[in-house]
Amino acid sequence: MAKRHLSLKDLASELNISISTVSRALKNHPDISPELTRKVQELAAARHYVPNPLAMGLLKQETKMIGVIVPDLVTHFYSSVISGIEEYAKNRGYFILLASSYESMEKEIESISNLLKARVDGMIVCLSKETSRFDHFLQLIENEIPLVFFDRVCLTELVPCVVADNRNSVEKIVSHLKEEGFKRIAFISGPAYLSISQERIEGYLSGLKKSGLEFDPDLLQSCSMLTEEAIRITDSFLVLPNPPDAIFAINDMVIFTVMKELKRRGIKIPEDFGVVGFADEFHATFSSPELTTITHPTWEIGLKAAELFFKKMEDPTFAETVVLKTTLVARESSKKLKIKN
Amino acid sequence: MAKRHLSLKDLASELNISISTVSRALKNHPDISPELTRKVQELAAARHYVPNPLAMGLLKQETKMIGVIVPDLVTHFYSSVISGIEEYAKNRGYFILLASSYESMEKEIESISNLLKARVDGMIVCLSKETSRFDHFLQLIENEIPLVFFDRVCLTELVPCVVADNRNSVEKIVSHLKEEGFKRIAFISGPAYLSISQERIEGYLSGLKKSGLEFDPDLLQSCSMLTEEAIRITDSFLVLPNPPDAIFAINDMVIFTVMKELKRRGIKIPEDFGVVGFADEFHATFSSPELTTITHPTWEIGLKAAELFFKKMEDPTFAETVVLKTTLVARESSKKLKIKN
DNA sequence: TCCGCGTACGCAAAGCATTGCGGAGAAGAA
DNA sequence: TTCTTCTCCGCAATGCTTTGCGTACGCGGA
Repeated sequence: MAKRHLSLKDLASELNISISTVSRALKNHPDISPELTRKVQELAAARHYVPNPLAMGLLKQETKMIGVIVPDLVTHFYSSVISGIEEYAKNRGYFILLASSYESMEKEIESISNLLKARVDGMIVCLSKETSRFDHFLQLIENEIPLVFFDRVCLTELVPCVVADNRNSVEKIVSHLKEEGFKRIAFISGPAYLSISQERIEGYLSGLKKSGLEFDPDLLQSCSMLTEEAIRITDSFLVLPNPPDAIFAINDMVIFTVMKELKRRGIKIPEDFGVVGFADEFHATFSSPELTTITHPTWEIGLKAAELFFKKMEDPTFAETVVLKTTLVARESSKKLKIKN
Repeated sequence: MAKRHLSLKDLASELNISISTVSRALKNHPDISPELTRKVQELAAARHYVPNPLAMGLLKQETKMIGVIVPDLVTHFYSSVISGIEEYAKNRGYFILLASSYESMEKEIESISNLLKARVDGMIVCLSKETSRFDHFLQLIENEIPLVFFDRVCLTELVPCVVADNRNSVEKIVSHLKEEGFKRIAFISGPAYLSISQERIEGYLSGLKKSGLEFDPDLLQSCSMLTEEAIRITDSFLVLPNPPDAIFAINDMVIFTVMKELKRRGIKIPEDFGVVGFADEFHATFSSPELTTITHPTWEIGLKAAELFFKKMEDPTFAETVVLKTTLVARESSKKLKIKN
């Protein structure tokens, strides 16, 4: 119902000159006399003329829109990354078109199709937890549509990626727990085909080795990231003949569920059990006890992903993977030693 | 760098027919013979032809995009509402263009301008906490650009709005705390010009009256929603000659800050102090003690806002305000009586 | 044989901005 | 006076789709 927007034609007819002259005057083309240029620019400013992006898009074959697909919007990690992407994109005059995969590969494919219909210039994606095949992304690559992955990645030879230093993060967790006096460290990982699961498991194994702890397969479990399964796995750890005395998990949802289950069973954190998560500041500091956690530079992941996106636009062969450092913030949930003192 | 997209022209030349014939065949126009229609549709399907939305937009003067402006993305409440909006919009073939005001009126105005440049068909907005003047929205209304507000609203005579039942919510909180045995109930509200602040203060006053508690101005404070101020106000309550024994606050950020400050000072919740928030499920259940809270139907707010948006598109005079019911979920943080038993 | 009508399709304009090229007009030179 | 040249601006095509209107062809009836 909105009124028709102002166009070059309107300005042209108001000044009794041609559309092309208006267009040129607005970009200070030397062919247009200074006086006329001034007059046109003044009128355009007064009327708040803005070029029609649809027309520009049609002409330039670009929409200045970036499709962003995340597993969900409500998880702090993703919304924070999106904020970062948006910030960078905005400064380059680009907009973000948002789509959720709801952790479903089917919806992920559907989202790609939707974004393609909207003619986005490219996409920035975090894989759904179900995504074990990558045909849909290969198709994008074949069509030379710029693509960037973050966090959960794949096809790293072809696609620029932004990831946290997962391996090192987990090593930090293991060595921290070891130093705090925990000896049997359990890890609840995610689906096996996810890059973050694989890297963190590697870090778990190498971390154990470095810390001189031995690996017990019983203490490493994959989790679909559902609440019920997190509870089930936690319980299964507790009934082990030789149960763990510390635990960390792949995301905040899982680790908070674990904490809740431990508390429900009267197990004291950190006295009886050390707990560490991959979580965001907000959650970690408001939990009780405050959660020791690896913090991702979420905002920076978003900025970097956007930056890589624009690089990829300029250079289709670009496919660098940027690894961002994480920080282990030691809080109460892992402070066994301090408590003992 | 993406390849040129497939157009009607491509299909037409491949079949040696005119563009208009292809266009008509695709929409089963009776002028086109059944065989040709079939041939065209088969080719279009094989080539995955999708009409160019830019061309359509140019023609129809619409972009099928809705601008959404929220104070920030990382707050669960907003991201959840956005999810709801996105869901509804997607099913109607619309996309969402996201913009953050970062709680700043200046950025809010800038976002509106940006979205206008992108030629969104309309906007769904939650006011920034700074927004005390509404000229920028009046301008949208003058230009007949469909607009819907949610949560923090204004100009309700002109604009459809979706809000939670704030007054009733607060009455529920007050009566709940009263029943649990708390007698001096403090409230940390938000900036005075925000609709949610006003309505909740009204609910606070009427709730006190209904519960037979008297109003003490010392126990009602406005807060800019910054951590430092939440701490300052909490402290100021505690040094009152006649301090409160319960508290609730306008959002989860504030209430968790309050809880943390209370705990830091060794005050026991809920034994010494009852605490209630306006917060989301996730945070509330993972805090310790678990937080008694008013839960907003966030997803539904988003769905409803989108629904009203489409109504507003059809009927420019439409300006209904929809009030959604909230629920008080009683958890540990307010269970004084249970503890005593 | 010719008219009329229906069938099945093509032309072109509109929506908007950009840009190569052509052209009108003026001023200077011969 | 006439030709050249430069300045300054307009025409038209391009990108893509929709749709009113025009048209070619075929067939039946007179």
